[in-house]
Amino acid sequence: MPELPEVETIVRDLRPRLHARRIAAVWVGEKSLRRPYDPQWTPKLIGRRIKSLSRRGKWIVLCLDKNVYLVFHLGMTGQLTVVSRKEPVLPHTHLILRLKPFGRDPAEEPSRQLRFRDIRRFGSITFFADETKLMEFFNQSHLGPEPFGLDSIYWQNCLARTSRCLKAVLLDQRVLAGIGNIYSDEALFEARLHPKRMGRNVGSKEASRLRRAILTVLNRAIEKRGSSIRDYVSGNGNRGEYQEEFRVYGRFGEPCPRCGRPIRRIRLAGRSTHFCPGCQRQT
DNA sequence: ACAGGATCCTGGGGGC
DNA sequence: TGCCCCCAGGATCCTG
Repeated sequence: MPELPEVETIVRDLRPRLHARRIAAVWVGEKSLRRPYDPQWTPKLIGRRIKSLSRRGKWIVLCLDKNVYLVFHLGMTGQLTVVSRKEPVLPHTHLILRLKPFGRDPAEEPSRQLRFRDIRRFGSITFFADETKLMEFFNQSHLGPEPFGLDSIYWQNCLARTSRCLKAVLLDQRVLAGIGNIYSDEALFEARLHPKRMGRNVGSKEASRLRRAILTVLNRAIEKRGSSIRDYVSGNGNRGEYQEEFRVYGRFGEPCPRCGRPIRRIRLAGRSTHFCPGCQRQT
């Protein structure tokens, strides 16, 4: 489900709601996620103060005091929200952290909870006992660089040395972290490149066009608070709006907004792939 | 090295 | 109403 813009939106929404909070209690659901929750994590979480919330690719990193971390991946249907404890707990909720204010003004506001919900359970929650372990985790999964600030030489080399098609390269988190099926299609359309084009056949001008297209699409999607097709909600529990701006994704058969030819859908890199046969030539 | 398929899950939609 | 099939924003493992 959520790709970089959705995860970024969630993190931005949740930050102020997690500010000056401490974890007072932990509730864990019965069903296991992609990685099972180890009950030994619970005592290490209780009492911890929330220091920061950040994003790395599609991963959400909750940094706590005593240098411990809780890392979330939302898979396809994951939702991470902070709500009043009075909100009904929806089905498929797998983790609830009860949060307590600390410092002066322990105001009267109802106590909040950080909730992780995931219908399909492709998501995960992982605890790290220190920063080194967290770094090891990202290194072992060979998580690539962030798209923002992507080095153009690195990007050119990634394309130049692969025979894979552009669609597969964009989806590969080891090359670039954060892009998924929606934004790969939208970026390729923006760059006017056919998803089947082989990396090494892409010239340096085209490579830099694609790099800029990725940034354009991601920035615009973040401005629109992500795309909600079905399950995605932001940290406020609200839907995004970028789905209104898709130019190819999910629009097969509809006229291309640039040239009017019908958008096509094919299967590529195991995923449904949308493109305009007029604007994105294979050559 | 890479493509393609299957797998982990639940739920929605379409066809009959 | 029910059943069956296909589809879905991700990641990972296996085969050829």
